[in-house]
Amino acid sequence: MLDLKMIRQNPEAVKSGIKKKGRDPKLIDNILVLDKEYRELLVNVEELKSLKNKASDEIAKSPKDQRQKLIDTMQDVTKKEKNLEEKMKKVKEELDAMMIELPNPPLESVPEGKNENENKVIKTVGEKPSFDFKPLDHMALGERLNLIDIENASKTSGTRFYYLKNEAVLLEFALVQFVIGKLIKKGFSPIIPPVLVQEKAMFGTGFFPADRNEIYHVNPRSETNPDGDDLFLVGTAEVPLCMLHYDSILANEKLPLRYAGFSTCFRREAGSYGKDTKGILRVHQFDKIEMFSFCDPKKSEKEHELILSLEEEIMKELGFHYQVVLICGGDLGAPAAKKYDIEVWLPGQQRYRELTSCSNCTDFQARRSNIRYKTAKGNEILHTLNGTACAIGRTLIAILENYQNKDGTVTVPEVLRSYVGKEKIN
RNA sequence: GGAGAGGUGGCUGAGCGGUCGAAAGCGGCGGUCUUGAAAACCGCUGUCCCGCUUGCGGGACCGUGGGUUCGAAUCCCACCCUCUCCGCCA
Repeated sequence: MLDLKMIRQNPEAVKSGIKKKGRDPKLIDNILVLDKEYRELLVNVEELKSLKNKASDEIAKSPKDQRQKLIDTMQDVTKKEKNLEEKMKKVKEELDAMMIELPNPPLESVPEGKNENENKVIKTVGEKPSFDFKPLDHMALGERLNLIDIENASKTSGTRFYYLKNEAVLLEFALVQFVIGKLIKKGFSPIIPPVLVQEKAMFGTGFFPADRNEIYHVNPRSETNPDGDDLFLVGTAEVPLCMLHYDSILANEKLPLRYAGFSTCFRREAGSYGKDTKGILRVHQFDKIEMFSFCDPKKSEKEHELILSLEEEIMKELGFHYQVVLICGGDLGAPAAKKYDIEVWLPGQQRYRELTSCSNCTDFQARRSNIRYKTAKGNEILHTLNGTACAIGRTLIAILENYQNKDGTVTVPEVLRSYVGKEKIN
């Protein structure tokens, strides 16, 4: 959500911002018209309310036998006020609906561009590993080493599910230990959040209304099911981590507050029929460790670089060759003002694939979720940032494909060996 | 799943149709006292919105949304949440 006052004061800047995201700048004009209408109605309604408040006082103070006359005249005023108020409410609803659809304008440093093809590679680290044999993809390796079972998962749950087995499970636990341990050392508090959330959590983080299609709705309430739970499965721990400070005011000295949340993530992948159908790259359920930071608005750009650097550190320690991609305006989601992806080279597929992603959401989520911090001037909306510390499924893919040997075995990355308890998977 | 209790300011908690933005206590800020600190005493101390604008005026907020009423923290309805007991289960 954007600040309406800011839109009033600086409509042109907001227009060019949402244009960069590929949205129609006329939206802003429409909003300003409604806003003006709303405020005019508000003044009228409040005048009538003021009148009512005064009259109520008088009625209370006047002797009983004189009350009825005053009450009669006030009945009319109340009727009038209710009518006006209803009109005002409708305008406000329309205005709110438009406001909640507005995306966060990108920062200056975000490149123009319509879609992912115009994202900018800003950094490449390491080199493509060379093999003296034809490297297999992760599915071939996973089946051969009895680590991934998609066939039985499809019997159980349908497409885009998988069983993780044997050393794949050990690798997952190793990654969790390794990454969480590292983040704790960097000052992050480890969290295991709830993954079923209420609708307001989805709105507060900006996933609704934009990405409603992507989210599983659990036991929806309806006429035929009035006792439904009406909960939603999170697609990322970002949602419940943000909710940790929903509707609250944080002490300035406590910022930045940094959390590392481990959770299972659920995604419908509704818009991606036929895309990445092989293997476990794009699945309905996976585990992920997510970083989340609540910070001072003046420091959020620096915080963003810090989160990116932590992601890079993990990539480097795992020995991956990767590139850092700066996402262009048209490819940014609604909440993000700026986003970096890290894409790791997958030898089995002969291409780079996204393993992590970190976003600066500036005040967008914080305003929707009403998260503020104390300043000398009063309470102000703070900034929120999030970043993938480790998407475990995709990291498994990268490990299998990059650490494979000619004989079909996979070497365990050095930093994980003490957790896995072996050097090689065979 | 069954039976209850309850959600009030940063916190504890009173109020249960008008004089209530709301007692009291704690905490916080400022002052007096003190060499300094503590104690004691005195004063101040919520958020949001709108209008004219150094200031002032108005409105809203007692879990959320409706309703009754001239008037609702207080009465009615729905929803959300918390707690206790019993049952069931990891």
